[in-house]
Amino acid sequence: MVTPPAALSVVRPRRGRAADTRERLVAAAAVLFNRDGYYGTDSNRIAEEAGYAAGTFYKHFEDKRAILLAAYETWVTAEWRAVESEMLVRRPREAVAARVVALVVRLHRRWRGLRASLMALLAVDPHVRRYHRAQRRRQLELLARLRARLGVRPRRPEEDAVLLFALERVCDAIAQGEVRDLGLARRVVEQTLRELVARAMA
Amino acid sequence: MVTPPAALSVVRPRRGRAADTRERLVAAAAVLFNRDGYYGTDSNRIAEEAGYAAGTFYKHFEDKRAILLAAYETWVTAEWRAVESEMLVRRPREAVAARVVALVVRLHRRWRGLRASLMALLAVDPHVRRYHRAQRRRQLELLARLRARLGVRPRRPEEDAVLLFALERVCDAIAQGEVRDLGLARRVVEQTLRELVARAMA
Amino acid sequence: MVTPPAALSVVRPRRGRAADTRERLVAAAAVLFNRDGYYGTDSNRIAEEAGYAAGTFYKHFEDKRAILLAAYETWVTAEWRAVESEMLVRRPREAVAARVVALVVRLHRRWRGLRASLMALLAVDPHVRRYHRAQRRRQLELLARLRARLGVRPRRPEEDAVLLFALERVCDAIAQGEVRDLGLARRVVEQTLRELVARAMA
Amino acid sequence: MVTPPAALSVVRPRRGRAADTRERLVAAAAVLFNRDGYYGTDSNRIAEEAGYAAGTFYKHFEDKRAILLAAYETWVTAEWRAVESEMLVRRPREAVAARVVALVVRLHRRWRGLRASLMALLAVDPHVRRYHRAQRRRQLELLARLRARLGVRPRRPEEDAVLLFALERVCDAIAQGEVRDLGLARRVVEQTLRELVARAMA
DNA sequence: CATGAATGAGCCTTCATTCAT
DNA sequence: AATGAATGAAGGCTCATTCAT
Repeated sequence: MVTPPAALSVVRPRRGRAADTRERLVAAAAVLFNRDGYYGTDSNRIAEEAGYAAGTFYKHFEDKRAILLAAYETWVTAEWRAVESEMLVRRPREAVAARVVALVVRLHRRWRGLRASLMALLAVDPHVRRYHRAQRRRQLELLARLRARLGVRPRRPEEDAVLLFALERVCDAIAQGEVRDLGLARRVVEQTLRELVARAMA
Repeated sequence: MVTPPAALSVVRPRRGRAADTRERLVAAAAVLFNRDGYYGTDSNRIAEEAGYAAGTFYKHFEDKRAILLAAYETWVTAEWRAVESEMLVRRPREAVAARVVALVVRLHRRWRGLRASLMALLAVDPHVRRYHRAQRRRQLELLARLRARLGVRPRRPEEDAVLLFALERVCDAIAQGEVRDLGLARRVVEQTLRELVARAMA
Repeated sequence: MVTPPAALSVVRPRRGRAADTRERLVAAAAVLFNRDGYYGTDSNRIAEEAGYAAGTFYKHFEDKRAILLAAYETWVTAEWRAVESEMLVRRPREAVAARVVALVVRLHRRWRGLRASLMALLAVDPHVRRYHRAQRRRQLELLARLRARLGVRPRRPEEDAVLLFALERVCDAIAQGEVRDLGLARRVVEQTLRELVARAMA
Repeated sequence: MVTPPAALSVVRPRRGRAADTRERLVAAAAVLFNRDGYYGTDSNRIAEEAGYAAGTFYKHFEDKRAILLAAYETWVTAEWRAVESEMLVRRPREAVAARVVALVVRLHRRWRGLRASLMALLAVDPHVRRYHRAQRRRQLELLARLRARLGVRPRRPEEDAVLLFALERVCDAIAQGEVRDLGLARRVVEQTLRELVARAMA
């Protein structure tokens, strides 16, 4: 709704590079999905928010679902790049675990609505499901690779998966205010998480 | 479109007790939400499936969201009644944990779509959020009560909450086929869960 | 476009019988398709013209195509009922042929746009094609029955079909002004038609 | 979406002669209209299929309708050139009639979708109508000229027109599978046509 | 001559909800 | 208590066309 001052408004070359346009659309979509949810966002609005006309959207994405996946991909990639670099820092296990937990919580808070949008489709759309599985598999592989590089003894992938699920879910609970609404101490919850993560790095 | 022969069709008194009608609507809604998701189900269809006309729906529920909550409430209540009775059985901790995990997995599988429907709204609808928080609080209280009755030393509620979140999330992963799609051994995943639960009962 | 005076306007019971509504929609659709063509008519407009809201349309017809077929069916049925009754009148062959030609020309003129709409879809939509073939088959059967009743010697169906095609096409040419635009004498063209028809009745 | 390897793709000079570009566009349009119909074909697609960018289309044609007319003109011209040369062959009337009918049926089959596209616009677009009338007039003139050259006694133009209409319509019926779908013997239908044509040459 | 990104009006369709009966 | 015809706002998507490069 906030229209930027006309003079400075979305500087968009009438004829830009397709990749830039796509990027702007994805950025706008991420913000809107995050704020209003998948079903609360419409494709015309995304285009408008990015500074384009309705039709432009469909020159760059097959449909609304496709841009959700694109936005989600951007965020997953960013999250795991960040996690990776945190874990490779040379510090005591506990310190690393603490930083990783803090990082993941922060990102889940920032993008809780986007994550929720993805999950709303997940249950209902096979295409989204396939896409999501692929992401998850990559995460598990990354985790295994990280452990190898850190010289930690290998674990069964099932244990890693359970860790990922738990971490993710608890971070969502914090991000969505569930922890707060239940009158729980976020500090304690995060402490529990840190222990889970540290244990996995031993 | 195909109207079944009147004689065999859903037996429904033209004017029944309000409570019965409500119940039939909730049952139909649970099935449809579970199969097609919240946004894939329309209120007219729910009425039809229950054997009523479109208008009847709104005589019994304020809106579509309300019947989702009603359907969800039914399932949560059933699940926790079952969990409670499992946990009160006099058996070794490990056996109880195993049965509880099996039970929860089974119920999550059966109603995965309904759970997913609820979660899709959760992120977007404050009313649903409030409702859901209340359910969760009741669960935590029940857990504390159960532990007291079993003579287990008390824990911090934060730890219980993390347990609940993890249990729930992993059960969803099994229920939605995520575990299978990742090529993980469900048996191992459940084993990990059983250990988590057993530890919480010590 | 012509809005009838509000007081007398489309008398439509807020809650009418479904069949009446359907009929009104079909009537409006026939007029609009006839005037603006299939692709020049939109479903919201049809509903509006019939005195209903946009959504009502889709309670009565699966899609826009369906109402075209319904409108067409109405007209085909009317045309052939009229042809039938003309042909059963006891008169000299030539007189009957003359009246039939006049009748068909008149109806084709009145509904040229509707016919053209149907034909535009015919080439492109297999569903419409199937529907149209069925109509045509019925016409051929009717023709054979009529000839039997009139005591005329039977003909090969191929000859009847060619007659039908020719009759139809020439009537379209008159109806769409092609004959006039080519500077041809409509009277002479119709005379040629009458001879074709009369010959088929001998 | 699949871009063919550059080397094998439509060989097209980045800057060719305008006439060549136009010709390529028309050829592509003819194929697409023929296959998908006028309303099923979009102008961007035509350009793409011809190996050009969307904008190029509008450098060569005022609008979409214009290229339909161009494509149609190409086909009409080809058809009548062929008919003309068939009719000037020195053979018995019956043999000529047979060859002409075979020829016209073949061309109508090949281009049935293009013809149908033209006809879909005919009813709705005055410009197309004017254009089409002009073509038709030329046909009638050609027919009269042919008869003169063959030394056949003149006929009223109305009779020729009726012949043309009938011939055209029956050929369309064969081309569009109507004859087959009605269970009629194409051979018999064509025989009937041949007689019509032969009679006109007497 | 050619490009191709961008436009934007507009269409078909859906669906939660109402209300006269 | 139940009906079911009707509503109407809204949203996903298309496509003929333009124009800066």
